[in-house]
Amino acid sequence: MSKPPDSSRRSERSRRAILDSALALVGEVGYNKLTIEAIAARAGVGKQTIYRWWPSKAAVLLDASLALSGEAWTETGWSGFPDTGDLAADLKSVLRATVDEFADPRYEAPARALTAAGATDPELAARFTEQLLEPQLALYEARLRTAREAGQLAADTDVRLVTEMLVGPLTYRWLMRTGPLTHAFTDALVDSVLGGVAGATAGGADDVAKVTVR
Amino acid sequence: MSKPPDSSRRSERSRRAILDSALALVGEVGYNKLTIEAIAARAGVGKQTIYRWWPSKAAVLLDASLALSGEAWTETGWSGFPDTGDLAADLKSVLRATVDEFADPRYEAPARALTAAGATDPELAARFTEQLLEPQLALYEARLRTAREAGQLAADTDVRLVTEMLVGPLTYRWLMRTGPLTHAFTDALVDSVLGGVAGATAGGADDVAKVTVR
Amino acid sequence: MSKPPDSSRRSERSRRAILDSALALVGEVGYNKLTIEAIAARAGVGKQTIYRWWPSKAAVLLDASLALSGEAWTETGWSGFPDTGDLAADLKSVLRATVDEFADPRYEAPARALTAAGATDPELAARFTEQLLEPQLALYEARLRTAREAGQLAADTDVRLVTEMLVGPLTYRWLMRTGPLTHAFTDALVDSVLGGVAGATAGGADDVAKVTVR
Amino acid sequence: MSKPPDSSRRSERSRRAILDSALALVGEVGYNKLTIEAIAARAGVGKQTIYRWWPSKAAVLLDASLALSGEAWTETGWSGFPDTGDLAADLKSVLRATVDEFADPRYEAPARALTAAGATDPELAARFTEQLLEPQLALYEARLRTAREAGQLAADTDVRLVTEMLVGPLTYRWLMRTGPLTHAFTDALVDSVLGGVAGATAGGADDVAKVTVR
DNA sequence: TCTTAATCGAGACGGTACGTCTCGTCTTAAT
DNA sequence: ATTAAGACGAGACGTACCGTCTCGATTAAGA
Repeated sequence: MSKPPDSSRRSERSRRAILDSALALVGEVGYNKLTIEAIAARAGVGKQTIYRWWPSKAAVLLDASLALSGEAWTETGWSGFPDTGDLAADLKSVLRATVDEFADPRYEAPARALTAAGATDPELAARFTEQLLEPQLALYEARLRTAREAGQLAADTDVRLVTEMLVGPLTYRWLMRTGPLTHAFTDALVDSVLGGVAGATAGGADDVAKVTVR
Repeated sequence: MSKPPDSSRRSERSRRAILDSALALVGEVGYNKLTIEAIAARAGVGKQTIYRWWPSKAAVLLDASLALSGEAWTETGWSGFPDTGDLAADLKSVLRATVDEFADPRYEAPARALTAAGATDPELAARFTEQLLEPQLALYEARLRTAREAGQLAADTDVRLVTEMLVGPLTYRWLMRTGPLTHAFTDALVDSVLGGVAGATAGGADDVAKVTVR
Repeated sequence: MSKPPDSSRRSERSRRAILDSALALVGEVGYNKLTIEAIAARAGVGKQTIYRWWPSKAAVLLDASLALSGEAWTETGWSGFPDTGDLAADLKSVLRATVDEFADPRYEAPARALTAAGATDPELAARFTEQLLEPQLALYEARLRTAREAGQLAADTDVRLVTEMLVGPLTYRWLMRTGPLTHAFTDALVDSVLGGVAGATAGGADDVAKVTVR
Repeated sequence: MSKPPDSSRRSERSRRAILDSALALVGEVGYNKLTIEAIAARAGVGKQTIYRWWPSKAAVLLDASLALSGEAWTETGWSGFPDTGDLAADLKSVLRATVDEFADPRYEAPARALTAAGATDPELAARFTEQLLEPQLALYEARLRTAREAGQLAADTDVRLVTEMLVGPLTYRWLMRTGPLTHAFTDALVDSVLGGVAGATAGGADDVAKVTVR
């Protein structure tokens, strides 16, 4: 019944002002106290202009985060995942950068907000995952696939699983605050993921053992 | 100024009714639409009785979840983490149970709700972590410590790190819905964590290699 | 600053559609829920086309009523106030017609709307009175003046006062719904106005008495 | 479905503040720009407290007017309609007072507002008529009935009709602004109503004539 | 016949107010 | 003296219209 608005007539100025206000406010008052009224007021925009283009404050924040990560991409001049040939080093470097990002309040507030919103709103979570998360995971997977082809990983390695073994513990500790988020933590994580944690007497994994080779 | 209420006069009947209502409602309408008014109405309780004892709806839900997990504990007759001597098997068994729990809507709704609330409310998160999460992580750590002493893990193994390597990817996939939550997934996870994923030509971890034995 | 629009280029089609829509809508939803947006939508017209030519929805309705009364004029072939020589009969005939008009929902809705709007908007009321009311009152006054010259009214009769003595009670009863609007009511009104209501023993008006003369 | 609120717990303080604010605001900004939000804000009251007890701003204003007229009643120490025995004098005195009241902005604004609202809202109009108008009309009718019994009015006089012949023209001129509202106007009105306007040669009313005595 | 300038339908915009919902506090009755 | 009930001040929700402001697309002169 309700027809979609004509996006060709959309005001770019208002769109930017809304995204900027949302980012600023979520940092200032937190996600729970973030209101659409406040976003509209700060952006100098009518509420309807937000409701016309976004279904919820979480959706606004998602777009704002997308814009933010887009900027970060161009700002840092990042071309993609590093590939120096040294898998461990490359992974550590990326995970260290992620730790730094998590520590940057500019990114942390919206990231926590979106994670929280996504936890109880599957529809939003789908867009969040698809548009923000998956593109990043895909970079990991590509790098891991390269490594697998170079024989640095077992031939039957599930790159998605390994990706989540790297990103999962990091995200978990960030989200649950079960420990300090440091470069040392991610370095150890990379080593443990690649080398495994089983001892010499082994037995853990069915047909696998780990030996020190010098 | 505000005197703490006299907990000795607290109505146990009301307390239970509130927790039960909160659990029922969070499953029915979701966390976002869960309101204290609705909890009070369903529990046949005055709003003030909730405000007197809990600071927020998240706190109510946390207590409700604690009660729920307490019941589960006694219901299933669980005595703790299994220790059959086979570390991999024990971990797989526990993680499979966790997967099943995540799939049970009875647990999932409050779990997602608390995770979401905790993401943006550090105070709540602290209680959540301390009272629900840490006790469980401690069980992992204890089992891993036993394994380390038995030489099944490297002597310098950081059991907290390994715990998060197991729980982190599982939680991540559950929360972000980046893939199906299956027993196969957790089984592969355990194997990869214990054995590592580096290939024969190695190089990933500094001084570690993985060889297939037998 | 704002230049007046060029009325020679005005779309007659749109003008009619707007007036018709306004009349139809005021009958359907009432004056309070009548909106310019709805008028524009039903007329298949842009909002600006209304705002360009009218200052308010009340003004639209006034023009619509003027058009309507213009039509009624030509429809019924009325040439003016009847003058059969019998003043009482003429007045009764006109007031009966007015009663019938008040009962016609086609006229009643806009009439009530304009009266309501005029009650609190003097500017609108001025136009309403000048363009709709006064022309009608002038007809009464003319007829009464004729009667006065014929000696049917006291020589010093204030025709405006008498006009309002006829139209006032009728309008009052219509507006306030203090009683049924019937031909009997207006007939009695005419008789009472002409003859007065004082009894034989008089005393009411200073130097006036009323006597039955057969 | 929605249960009515418990009026025994109603805050008298809030009720008065709301009525006072409504009266003040309708005088300051007019009925059309009178908003419930503004009433609530000025009264230092939540909007819901208004919506809980009144269905519309017009209803608030009606209650405010009732309170106002109640005060006026006790303030002026009025005991009712004057009865000096001289009907014309009594009527003139009351109508002059009404003219003065209509000229008092304190009364005029709400009176116009209620009339306007009642014109298009029959439900409100019913309450308006019943609670404000009829009690006043009843006073006229009582006085006229007394006069009729005293022979000052024709024995078959319809006191309701005569009441409306007095109040109708006055209200009409006030509402439509068709002429100045003066004491001279109402004095002439009373004389004309009592004595009639037909001339000596008569003929207006069927079997009635007016003669000047003394 | 072809500009060309205004009106037109359409609808996005910054706003205001609506009437509803829920918050967290405060008051009341009764148990 | 504590509870269930619920009125209260506060303020955000999402919607409806306001009156203004672009947009092309007619459209009707005058060049």
